[in-house]
Amino acid sequence: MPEDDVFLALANPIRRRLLQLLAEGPRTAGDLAHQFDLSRPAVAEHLQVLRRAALVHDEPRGRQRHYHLTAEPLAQVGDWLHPFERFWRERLRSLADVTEEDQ
Amino acid sequence: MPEDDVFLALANPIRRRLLQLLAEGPRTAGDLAHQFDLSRPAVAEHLQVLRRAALVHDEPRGRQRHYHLTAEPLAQVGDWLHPFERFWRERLRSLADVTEEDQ
DNA sequence: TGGTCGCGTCGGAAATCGTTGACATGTCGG
DNA sequence: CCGACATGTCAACGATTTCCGACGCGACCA
Repeated sequence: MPEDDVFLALANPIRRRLLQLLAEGPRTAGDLAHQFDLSRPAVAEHLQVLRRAALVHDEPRGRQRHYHLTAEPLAQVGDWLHPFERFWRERLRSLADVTEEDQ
Repeated sequence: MPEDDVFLALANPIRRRLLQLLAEGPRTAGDLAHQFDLSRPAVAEHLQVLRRAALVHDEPRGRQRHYHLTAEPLAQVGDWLHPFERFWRERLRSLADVTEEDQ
């Protein structure tokens, strides 16, 4: 079940931030590791999880490696989430109909 | 970070199936446990994780307990996922039936 | 009041996951 | 060639998760 890999990859907040960073453009492994105050192997392991879920792919350029986002597997999350949308869409519509009051 | 709780709850395939079952309507704890060939305490633990993420709420009715879906926290997943949608929407543009808005 | 039934929770065992440190591979510059 | 750099990977420890059997609590019924 490749679906499990995607949800498992998204379970970690660091991996979600990695995807958000890669959404802005490709980055090297060292640059990614420098963003978080975390050891380099730790980030490498996180990248391995993302690679196993096919959410990133790496391009060796010279002696450093550029990581790119591959967002297609995220569509599986969207597909899984879609049947649930109507549950909170109803809530948001009723809230929008009232006004923008604080709660 | 309540957001972490939601993604963590969705990381387990059994919990995702629990949410799908509850999307069809409320069910008792025993009925839910009977769906999976799994011990009842194991399912109870999964329900506790879902309760911690505020994805379900329980209604004691007599000596059994009915579980209801509370899908609002799933909107957090939708919000997180939204910025990535354009990445795979471009791939599926041939099948797209909705208008496309760019930035 | 006594006896089930439905559930939750507590202990412990097994599996999984994340982190660190040390080591191996491959690349660039002199 | 030979160091210095960027990176991946492995071994091991600790933390977390997952599962099960056993127990306790409240609700129903005779």
